[in-house]
Amino acid sequence: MQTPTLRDVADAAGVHPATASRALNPATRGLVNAETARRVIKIADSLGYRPNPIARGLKTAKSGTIGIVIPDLTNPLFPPILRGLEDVLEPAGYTGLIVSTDGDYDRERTLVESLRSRQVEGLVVATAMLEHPLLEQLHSEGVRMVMINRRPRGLDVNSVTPDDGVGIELAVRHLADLGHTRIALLAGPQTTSTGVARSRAFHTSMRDLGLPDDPALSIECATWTEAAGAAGLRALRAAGAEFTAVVASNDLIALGCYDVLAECGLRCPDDLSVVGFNGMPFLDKLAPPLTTIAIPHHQLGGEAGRLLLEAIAEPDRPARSVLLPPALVVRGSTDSPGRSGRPTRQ
Amino acid sequence: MQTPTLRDVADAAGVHPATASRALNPATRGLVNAETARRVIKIADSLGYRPNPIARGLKTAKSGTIGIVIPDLTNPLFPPILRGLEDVLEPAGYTGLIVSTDGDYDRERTLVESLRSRQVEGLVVATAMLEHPLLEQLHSEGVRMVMINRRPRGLDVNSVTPDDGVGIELAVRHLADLGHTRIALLAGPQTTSTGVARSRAFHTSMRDLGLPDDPALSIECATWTEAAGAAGLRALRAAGAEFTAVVASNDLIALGCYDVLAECGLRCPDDLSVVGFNGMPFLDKLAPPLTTIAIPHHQLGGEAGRLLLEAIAEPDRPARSVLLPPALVVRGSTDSPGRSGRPTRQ
DNA sequence: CTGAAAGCGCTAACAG
DNA sequence: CTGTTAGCGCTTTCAG
Repeated sequence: MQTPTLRDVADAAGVHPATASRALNPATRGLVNAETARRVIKIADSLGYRPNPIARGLKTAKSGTIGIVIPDLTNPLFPPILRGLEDVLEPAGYTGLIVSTDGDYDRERTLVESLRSRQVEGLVVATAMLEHPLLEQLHSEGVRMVMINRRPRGLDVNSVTPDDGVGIELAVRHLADLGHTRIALLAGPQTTSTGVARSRAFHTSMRDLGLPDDPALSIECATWTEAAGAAGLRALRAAGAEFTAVVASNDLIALGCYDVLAECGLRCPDDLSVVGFNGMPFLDKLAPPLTTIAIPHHQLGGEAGRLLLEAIAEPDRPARSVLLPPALVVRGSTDSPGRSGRPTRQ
Repeated sequence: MQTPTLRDVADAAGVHPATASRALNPATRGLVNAETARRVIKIADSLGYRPNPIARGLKTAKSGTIGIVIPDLTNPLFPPILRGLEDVLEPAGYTGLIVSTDGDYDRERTLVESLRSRQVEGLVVATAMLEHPLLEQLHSEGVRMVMINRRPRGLDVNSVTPDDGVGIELAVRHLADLGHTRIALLAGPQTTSTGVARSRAFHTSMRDLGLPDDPALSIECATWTEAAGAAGLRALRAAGAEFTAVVASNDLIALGCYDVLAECGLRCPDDLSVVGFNGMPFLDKLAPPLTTIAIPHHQLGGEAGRLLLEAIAEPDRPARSVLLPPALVVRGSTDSPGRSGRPTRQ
């Protein structure tokens, strides 16, 4: 016999399927004679009955699934977030459908369509794109969602993001405390909300601390990658900028700096201090271990999950933005400037 | 109006839902007047109709989903495998449901149950456990599946695994070529099939190359983690073993060695050469960059996907095992022995 | 408290 | 070629 159905249980218990259904569902169990309920339940699990959520979903219009849209699963940023999400979704009886968009807008459209056709009850979206017609459309169509890593401007949408402002300030202040004054910024792409937020925070922090906020000391990296980080630092140096420390908008960009330093025969932190952002795994194994601003990824995923579940349960609840506090993790890539005598100079 | 149903399309086109269904499904489109079909299709997408795979699944007993069971998503080994899988599943119209078991057997049972109740059509399983009643049970119940990273002994089950034998031999030969003769093994847990296979391959390779296969030169790590790797190397040193190189059964265990070396004031590769296994990301950024045996993760996922799709399409096809060729990636953690004069010694 | 009946959206015989 | 009928497994009125 194949996996038993509700009918089989009902037959075996000598009751109507409807009664069996009520007995088996904790929420409706009260509607049924305690004795009958007990019997049905016993029979159900002696038969190894497992309810079929698909059939249930067809009736109730609840699939028990939520769509998770991320740029790329192999970006080490995401797995811990996904675990955090999973840890709240699973106990609530939800399963996540994860898709990787590779940052491709059309692919994202297609994948979101496919998720919606699979009747997901909500979406967790991790695009950083500033401009995003798709999101606005989804929002206007009443799709429940929460954004992570991006706070949508104008849009009344749930979000959970690291507090970029305090994160960057932590980084800048740390460098200032070490005695750095000429601090450069390798900004992330300004087409992304995090890129913009971190850049803005950098300039604000510099001014707040009375440090020179020289435009020549910051440059935009085209992508959030090592290659772009390397290119950025090279360009800064080629332009003749002088600085003893650099704040990278994320860890991968910081790693790109390591490549450039190696290729120029410079040393970190002696010749240049570097601070990353995110707190990826294995940063402590690098040479030198990277000082970074750590984000509570797992918690971020968890908050996103909770927000989404609430949005599903209470559709009228207004959207909320939760900001997670980042932490400065000091490691070997930052030190007082000029330890080996001379500042970085072209 | 909510998302339109097949009925809406049929009504708008003035045909019966069944006809609309046939027209919309490429496989049955031939059964319908080309003209009618065209009209239905046009109406369908003018209405923005998207078929509901859940309803379809209920009827056809095909959910279009695959369960993917891994120990831990945050293990950097898995994301590329999952991408490889996704890249073959998605075009085939399948979606993966990913669960992390944390290596916990009970949790695994529960999660697999939950996947099965969600009517997955097949399972991709990445447990390395040697003993695994659950797998045998699933197999005997006729669940379509493919194992990754583990070749089940006895069980007639599809699998795709790296060729541990040639991988380890590559590692040992590389060290031998550099002039090492006393090579230690930090074995993985012998409760896992990969742990056993790699250990066996190590001993065989040593003997084949005429090197001393001294039992004192190998030790089993309790888990595949940095901590266990560190503990293993410490134990080996504490026991007074002499060796100039170590083969770690995976990259994390190798990273554990770095910690011990740092804590003892020893240097890699000068005092000890280290080679890892897997080819995790960011290994090239470590200090020193880790020499490792790289596995084609993405391809591994892809093969697993293909095998599973075939197993679903042709249930009677006999199971197959595909072995993927690993590659030696030489980096800074290996060099000739005794570069700085003295071998590692307690 | 329990049974009967209907239907979620779709597809698969079976007629016509 | 197309319409009718029935039903996937479950829940939910509505009666009783």
